[in-house]
Amino acid sequence: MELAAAKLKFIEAWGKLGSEWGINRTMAQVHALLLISPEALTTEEIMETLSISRGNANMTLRDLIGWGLIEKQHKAGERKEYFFADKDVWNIARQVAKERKKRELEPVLKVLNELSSVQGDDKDPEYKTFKKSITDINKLAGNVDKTLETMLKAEESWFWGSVLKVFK
Amino acid sequence: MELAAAKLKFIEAWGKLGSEWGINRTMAQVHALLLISPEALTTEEIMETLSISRGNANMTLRDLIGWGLIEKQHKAGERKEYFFADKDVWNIARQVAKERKKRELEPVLKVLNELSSVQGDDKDPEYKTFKKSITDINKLAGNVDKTLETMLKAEESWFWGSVLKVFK
DNA sequence: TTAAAGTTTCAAAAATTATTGAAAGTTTAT
DNA sequence: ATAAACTTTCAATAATTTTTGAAACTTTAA
Repeated sequence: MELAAAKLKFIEAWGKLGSEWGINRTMAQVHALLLISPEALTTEEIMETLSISRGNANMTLRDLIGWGLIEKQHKAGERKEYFFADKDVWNIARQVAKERKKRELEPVLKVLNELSSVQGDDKDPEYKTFKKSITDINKLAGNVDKTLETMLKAEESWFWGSVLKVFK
Repeated sequence: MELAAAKLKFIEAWGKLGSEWGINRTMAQVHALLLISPEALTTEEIMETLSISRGNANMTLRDLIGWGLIEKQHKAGERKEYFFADKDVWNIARQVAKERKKRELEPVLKVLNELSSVQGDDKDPEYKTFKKSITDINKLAGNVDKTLETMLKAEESWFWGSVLKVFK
């Protein structure tokens, strides 16, 4: 396969994966494009390569900055803004984990904790079933949360070394 | 908080979490409803409780069965079908991990492997950057895959015991 | 067989989400 | 102060996803 074709295929695959995981396709594609670009790119270049509008490009780039996945760069003597992606895949994974934990996991944990304190009659099957499911989900979510917390602080080699060693 | 209100809140929260993670809101809500129901429910009861149409309920229930999260039950002497959710949260997590691994992770791993074999000139920064990103993502995805694989086979207590022990 | 009870299907409609593009805004240089 | 270069905003539109509901289908019992 040609490099040019391979790049397109990667952008497409990354976009598809993103859209399956609640990240808008265009955002994932822009990220993919920047991930495989040795140089920072301008909005124009991104619009052109992915055939998207200026407005879309601008919003998407802003979101990616918000996720901590790319940064603006300026070149001496130029007005244009350039965008450059962090290429460290472990940083990317941590960044995504951090944001999704904050935006999605934590709000749910908060609700689950509230629901955990609902009182009722242990003889009532409705209450018993509710209570047990909430408690179990809460425990699992707590473990996920702790593991992500560790991941956020860890070096990649240490993290996978530790996790995979256990599973031999 | 009243049990009835708490149930609604749980259904809503579970639906929101689902929709943020690429699972249709109604499907997550039906799952939530069955998770906190001690008894199996009929299509009618589900339609009624969640205010959804028969067609939607039917399709959603079929999908949930496809995900291995609920099962049909029949009561002696009745024509109606009842639906019952597996209440074991670790089973649920494994089942979801299994399906998403198969449907989403594996196809991407396949593409990444193809892309890994693209040849090029190591002096070409375009090629070098592409190669490095693909290789790194491939390694990370491989580790995730291995960990999920272990999770699928493991008992909950063993799995979290092992993972969390490392992180003390 | 027939009809009642129940389930499934799927084209059309509704709801949601993403994208466009042009106008408004900003910054810089002269 | 003006204009050129560039960025941001957002109402309107397009695309996608979800839901509806009625017709078709299936199963069971009389």
